[in-house]
Amino acid sequence: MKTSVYPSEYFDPASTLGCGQVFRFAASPEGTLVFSGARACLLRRDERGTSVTAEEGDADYFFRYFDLARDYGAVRARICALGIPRLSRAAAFGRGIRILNQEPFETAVSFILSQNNNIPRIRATLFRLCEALGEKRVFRGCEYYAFPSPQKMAERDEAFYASIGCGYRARYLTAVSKYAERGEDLSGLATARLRERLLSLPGVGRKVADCILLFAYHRTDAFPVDTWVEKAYRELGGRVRGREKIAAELENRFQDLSGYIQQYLFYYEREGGN
DNA sequence: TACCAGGTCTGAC
DNA sequence: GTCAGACATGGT
Repeated sequence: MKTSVYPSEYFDPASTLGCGQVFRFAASPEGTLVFSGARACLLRRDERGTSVTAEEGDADYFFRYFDLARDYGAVRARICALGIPRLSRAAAFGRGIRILNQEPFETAVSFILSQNNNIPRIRATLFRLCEALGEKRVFRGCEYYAFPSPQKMAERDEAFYASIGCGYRARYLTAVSKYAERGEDLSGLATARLRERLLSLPGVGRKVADCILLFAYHRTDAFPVDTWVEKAYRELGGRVRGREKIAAELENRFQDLSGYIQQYLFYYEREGGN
């Protein structure tokens, strides 16, 4: 087991996990357990800073997962330099957020389930999915279930996914699992090309594609537009109609800061910071 | 009872 | 190309 400690100012467990980019985590007596694929780690904040504890062999994985090589102070400084008060406030409020590098398949399944759904129910459904199809594991005395492989998921039919509460999204999951089973590596594609590929999957529209781009492939030039972002956009005086066009406008304006701004804004809007 | 939740798809105009 | 409805489900 290995523990690494980082300054908490730009790495806060509550905001990083609470900003809606990830669904599989759970409180434990020691802190918060975070699950990714088949792995688990313990996240904890105290007077020394924020610590990540993982199996020796998973330390590098979680270093990348939490994007710990990046200077988020510099990201925040660039956003504040734009001189837009609401964005500066949002970036200050959510300064402890880090954009995660999650597994693409798990991220795709999670955000396909997210459509027209609420976060508590998305989480509950994902936990049921893992419990039904994932391998049982133990981390620091706690049992958990790995996220199932595409192969494992492709074995099941729509009726199964409906039975665990996926609703009408069941048919999307069977199709996406079969696609992912091929194991194609898309990480080398440019953002626009990669988005095209994601959009070709059933149940993946612009918003879900952009979430996968941002949270799995770290494409911070993507700006997912949902109900909250659209609301903030209007309040900031935006006039364009239609989420896809709003996304295009915001991405054009904020370039590689898009994804960071989106997360700060989303968290700020939802947590009632304004 | 309605309406909403990190939307997407389909079928009119 | 644009737009309204439908879509499963659980919470308020």
